[in-house]
Amino acid sequence: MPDLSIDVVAKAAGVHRSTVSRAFSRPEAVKSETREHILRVAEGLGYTMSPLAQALRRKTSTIVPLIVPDITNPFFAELAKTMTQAADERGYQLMLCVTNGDPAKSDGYFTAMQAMYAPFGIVAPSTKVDTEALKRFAFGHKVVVIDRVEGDDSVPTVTVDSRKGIMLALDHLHGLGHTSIGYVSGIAGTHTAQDRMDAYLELTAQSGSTPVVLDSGSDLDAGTRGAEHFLAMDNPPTAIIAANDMVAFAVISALGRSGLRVPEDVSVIGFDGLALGARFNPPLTTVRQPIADMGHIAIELAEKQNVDGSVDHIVLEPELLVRGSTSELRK
Amino acid sequence: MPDLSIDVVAKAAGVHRSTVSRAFSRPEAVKSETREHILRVAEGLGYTMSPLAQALRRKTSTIVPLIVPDITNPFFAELAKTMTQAADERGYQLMLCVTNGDPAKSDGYFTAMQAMYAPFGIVAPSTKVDTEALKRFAFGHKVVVIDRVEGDDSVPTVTVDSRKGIMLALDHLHGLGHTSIGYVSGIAGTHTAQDRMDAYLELTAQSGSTPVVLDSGSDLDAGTRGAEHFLAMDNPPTAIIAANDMVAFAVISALGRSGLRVPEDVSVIGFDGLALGARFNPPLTTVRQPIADMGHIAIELAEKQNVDGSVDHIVLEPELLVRGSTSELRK
DNA sequence: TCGGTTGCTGAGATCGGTTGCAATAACACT
DNA sequence: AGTGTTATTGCAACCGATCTCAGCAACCGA
Repeated sequence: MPDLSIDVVAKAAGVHRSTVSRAFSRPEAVKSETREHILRVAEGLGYTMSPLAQALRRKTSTIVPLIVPDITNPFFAELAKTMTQAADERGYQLMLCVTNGDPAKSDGYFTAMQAMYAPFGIVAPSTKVDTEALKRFAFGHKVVVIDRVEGDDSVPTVTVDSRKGIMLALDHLHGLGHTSIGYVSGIAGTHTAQDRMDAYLELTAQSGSTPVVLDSGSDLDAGTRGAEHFLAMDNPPTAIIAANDMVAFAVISALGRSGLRVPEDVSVIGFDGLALGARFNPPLTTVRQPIADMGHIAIELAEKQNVDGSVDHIVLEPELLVRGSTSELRK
Repeated sequence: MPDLSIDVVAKAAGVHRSTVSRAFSRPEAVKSETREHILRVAEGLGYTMSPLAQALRRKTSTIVPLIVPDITNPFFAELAKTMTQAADERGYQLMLCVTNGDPAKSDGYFTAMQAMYAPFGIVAPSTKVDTEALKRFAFGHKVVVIDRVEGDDSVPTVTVDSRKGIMLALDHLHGLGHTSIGYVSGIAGTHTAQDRMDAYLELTAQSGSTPVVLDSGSDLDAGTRGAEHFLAMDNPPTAIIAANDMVAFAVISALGRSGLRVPEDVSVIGFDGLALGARFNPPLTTVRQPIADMGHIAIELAEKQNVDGSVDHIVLEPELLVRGSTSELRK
């Protein structure tokens, strides 16, 4: 394969390199006959432009990093899936970066991406993001965060309304006759996680019941510990809200190992709306986040910021997804 | 941030650009004092080399595509996780490419990666890979496949011993007293999927029982259909082998919805060893694939092929992981 | 017919490195 | 001292595009 560069196409088409360049990158600047001729020749040669060379010269590439703590967590996997697609549709290539919760890695990715002239990046954090730290990196000025951030409006964000989501869960459970409802926090140490918990605390108090936080940890074992706590109680709640689906899975699994059945003995509701939940045993009732929308919106916000400089904060609406892990209270 | 190029470092260090280049890329070619001086100056300026410019000139980059059909499938997610790490350790950056099972997309990724001068790529296919098609792309000569390939030894592969895995599952179930054991195929249309099924058929016949294939589909609903088939049988098997963990989840979920309990009423064993399985209800007994090893080995094979031209076919050993979804047969 | 646009295309510098080759210095040996 | 290495470093072309500037032709109105 004789290396195909812009010059060989130019020669083959009998024009100058710069004309070929324009034919591809700025079509309106070339007489249409010329352009079509060039494109035809290029096509015939099987030529495509080198994204590397373009990026080097233009100082901006089409590769967009998505930084997630753990791709093994289905929430991030679903996010990654929709984002690859959203990116693709707009001509970007998504580069998946997995930090395993290590902020140092995340910094490393930032500088690497900056060196690659990434036009912007998306971060799905596992901790409350420090916008100051973010902005110490030049690249930090061009990221959108999939979480709420505190005190600083200069970073675009996408989130779903945590309070609304918890309210949905609570209302659903109340409707089924449950009045004593426990809560298990979980996994991420994000603002979103905090918000969900706060909403639970506040809304429960408002309805006159006393909140029962079964576990407030933020690691993978929160579900298991929450279940243990539940089992050790004299007067346990009749329903449990899990901060996210993964935790709900763990709770149900741990409960099951101790002989308790869901939803017969306890109702459990999750938060996320993972596709996986539909194949759980029992299928998980949950509050759905519009993950696909989040992905698309994240990219839009990033692009918008890049052109306008505008910084938006989008809050999406969650939605109740009733499946099989909750049922009417029975005495 | 005044653009940091090799020239500003050179000026600051009082040497020529090429010396700076060597100090970084070919340390032994520079007097050690000079090198240390340059490195110190660079460090002080916060300079790092542009991977883009390097790739352009060297005609080889450090970005490695991992092509998977669906990142939402935890098997591929775990693979992606270990591979990002394995890649990282060797100085590559993994670029995740999701095809959604569309071979055309996969072709597109190939040419894109070739344009990016990727040194090689890893493919985890969702269908039997056609090595001929693979090699129509120049890039096809530099890919390692995470599946068996047929009739063509020119492509490095990593797989686990399917027959051994099925044997492990069968032996485990036999040991628990089960003699009538069904099988649900699932999801991927790969050689591996085929091999597992063939092994089941063959080994079952060998042990004198008659195979019961509950579903042989290769889509996400195989588990559900398999369970339906099971429920409709007059004399259903007492245990089920699922071709992979995701299918096992679906089977158990569907069985559960019909009031059947696992493992009390039916034993179910999966194949994959996903971390998720430990948090299923019940925790899933399964045949573990050494996914982490697969990731590392895939990268090693690719590198090896790149230098030697050598093509290896590595077959890894599976391992039985007994958790809670199988139990002694009771009448 | 002539100056002024306007539309296209070519020249050539540039992006940030790499690398073969030449030049110089330093050292060894006869 | 003369000559043949060998170790370092500088020079300049090159990778594959982009983009500013300039040149040229066609077209416009007076």
